[in-house]
Amino acid sequence: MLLQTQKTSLRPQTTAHLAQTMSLLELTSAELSQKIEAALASNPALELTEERRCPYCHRPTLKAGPCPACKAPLAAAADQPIVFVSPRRDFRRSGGQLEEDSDSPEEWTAAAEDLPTFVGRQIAPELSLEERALAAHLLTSLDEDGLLTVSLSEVARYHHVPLARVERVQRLIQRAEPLGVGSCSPQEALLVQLEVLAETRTPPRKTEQAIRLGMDALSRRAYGELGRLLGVSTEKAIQIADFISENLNPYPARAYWGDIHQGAAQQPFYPEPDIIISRLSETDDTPLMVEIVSPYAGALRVNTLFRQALSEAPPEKAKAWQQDFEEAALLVKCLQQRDNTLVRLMQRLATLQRAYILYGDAHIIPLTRAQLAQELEVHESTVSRAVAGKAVQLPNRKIVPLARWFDRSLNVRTALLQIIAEEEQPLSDTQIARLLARQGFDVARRTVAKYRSMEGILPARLRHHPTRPNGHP
DNA sequence: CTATGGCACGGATT
DNA sequence: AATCCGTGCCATAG
Repeated sequence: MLLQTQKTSLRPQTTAHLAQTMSLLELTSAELSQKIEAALASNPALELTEERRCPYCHRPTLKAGPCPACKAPLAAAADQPIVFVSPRRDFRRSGGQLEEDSDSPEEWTAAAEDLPTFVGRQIAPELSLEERALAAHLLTSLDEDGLLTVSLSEVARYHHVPLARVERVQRLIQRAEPLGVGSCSPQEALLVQLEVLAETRTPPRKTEQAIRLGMDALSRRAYGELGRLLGVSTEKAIQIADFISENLNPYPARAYWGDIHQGAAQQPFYPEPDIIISRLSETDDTPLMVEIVSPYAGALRVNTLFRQALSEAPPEKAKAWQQDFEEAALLVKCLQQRDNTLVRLMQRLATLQRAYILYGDAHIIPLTRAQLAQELEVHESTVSRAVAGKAVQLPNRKIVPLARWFDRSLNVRTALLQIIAEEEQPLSDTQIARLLARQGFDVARRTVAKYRSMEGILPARLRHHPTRPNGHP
């Protein structure tokens, strides 16, 4: 029982198998989608089936995901996340030019609709015939962020209608889900969202001005500058910025705006989640549902007719066909294994980081890839590959890199933000370090300084507290 | 003398 | 093997 460790991983028969599984593992669902489509196009041995099956009982089902029969008992075990693979296709739009594809067959799920259709359906009832044309024009001119690529006046001119009519339509679009789509700029999108949000909640004072005047400072996370611009303290500015990044999204079509803190370097956004997590109920003990997006999962298979034809292949083709067949079989098998690995990974991860998933950054558990690899009995490079480049959508609709789940310092940094946000007067790094230690975060003073600058927070001395007296205009 | 930022070392990650 | 990250040490600014 000593050296039995080198066994299971050898299951794959060929090195090709192993290699391909590995390379598939690190692909995001969007990339995978492309790869599969390419394979489908070039390899006649592959085919798609129409039938969908429940990932648990394998009985045919109409929708992606566990069938109702499986879901209920699963949901009973609140401590175990429900993890499954879903073929949900991405939103990827090509250039988004006109011609609404009228040939779109059945959708896999509602989410497989493309953005223009999705929005169009929401607003259609409120549109006159003429307005529909305008709406169609606008909706087909969205970029992948959900922002317009044409100007309103351009559209107005094209259709020979007054600008005001186009504006009316745009307004309808903007107020549809996702809130703010069809805006001309991130700024406008934010304003629309703020407006709608204000109907039910009260945003911090000056939030609107912050968006109107401080977009630049905001995106650079120059909170001091933002504060000056608005005539408020840096803390107040941070508060506003936090509110904005917590609740608004400058790129409506992307579920969320990268990240709250984490210097300006946090440039890339994660438009298409590879993994989608949702909660089954609003209660604290809700089971989590983890959906691993794997394009064509369950639908891709080796064409059975092709297999039969293999034996009757004309001699000159036999070799090529045989090769196609083997390639196809390999691909299908590797995909299965990839999905399987991801399921196991997410199962464990969702359990470990449940608090983080439900309650946010402050509750993340520092976790290393190596640790997880050991628990799952896979090589750590496997975990690394699986995690790299993937995006997860959390129940609150935010999209974060899966790698974030392994951030060793995130919880400390959020605690640090918290402290600074609540400080009565500027605290020095040493003092902050002490406070953190009191909360169980044992970090060096030097490290506090690093985190602070990482979050774009000025040193204590420059962090003026405006001494409240002279309120605000 | 105190608070910070720069540089570099050692361990963890990739 | 190459990189990244938390820290300690030290110089500098106030």
